[in-house]
Amino acid sequence: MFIEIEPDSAIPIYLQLAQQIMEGIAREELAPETPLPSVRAFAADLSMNMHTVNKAYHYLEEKKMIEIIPKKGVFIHKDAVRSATAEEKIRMEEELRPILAEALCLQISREELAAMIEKMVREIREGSK
Amino acid sequence: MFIEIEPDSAIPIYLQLAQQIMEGIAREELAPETPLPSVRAFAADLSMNMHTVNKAYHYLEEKKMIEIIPKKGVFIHKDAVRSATAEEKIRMEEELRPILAEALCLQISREELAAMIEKMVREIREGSK
DNA sequence: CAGTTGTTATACAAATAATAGAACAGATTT
DNA sequence: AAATCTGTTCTATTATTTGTATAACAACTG
Repeated sequence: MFIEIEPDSAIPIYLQLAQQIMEGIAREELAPETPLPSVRAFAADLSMNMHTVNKAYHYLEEKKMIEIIPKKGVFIHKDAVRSATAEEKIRMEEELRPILAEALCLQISREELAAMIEKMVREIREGSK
Repeated sequence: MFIEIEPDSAIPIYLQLAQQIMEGIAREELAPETPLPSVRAFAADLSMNMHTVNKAYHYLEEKKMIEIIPKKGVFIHKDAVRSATAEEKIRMEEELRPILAEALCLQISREELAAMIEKMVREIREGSK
């Protein structure tokens, strides 16, 4: 799994890490039950602090995307790929909202928006940047 | 224009304000050239600090959604409703990316995603929460 | 002239982000 | 059994972001 962190991004590095792991799950490169590196090993590999990796892990655990088993290790959640709950859909809608408001101002048509989404889904699936 | 700020939200209040103004533009309640309240008046109205409103204004100015004319006032940008540039589309795609990764994990179908988008667009257009 | 405008400067408090080192207790490996 | 590895917890420090607070400036408006 290739992780690429941009230190100067406006997005905190713990979030970048969490998002890229989630992309790995989405593209099924990281299947359920797959073990993730230990916080120390991952931190060393990515040249960051153990606590930063730990924060990314707990962010993903909160989203039920990974399972943290103390003293054992961290694994992709058994139900990482699942049907969204009503609550999860509402949260997603709220995240979409400001982006859609901007899209309306910028006169992005439904067709073009659909095309942008297809493009990004393809990139996630391919693991390309 | 009704603005509702949630002080305990994870989203900074200056961003909440900026996003709700952008929604007002998207729903054409705030037409180009329309004046916005002064930083002081708006801050008093929303019970927040002048600098916080100022920060929201500059965020929107950066996005070319409003025009700040020193010593005169703040107005909805003449071209607030316009065709997106290539750069603007790329930024929007990058914002969509982590949401789509989660949507893939949560097995949101293209049809359901389209329905969610239609729902949020409708809510923005209606100005409902 | 008085009031309003966005701007700038300084200051402060709180929260967040990131790093650092150490220790703990349970699991695994040798 | 000993050594190693695991996530956890604790304390600490630094830097940045967020939000509030005052004050003053210069230009525009009534």
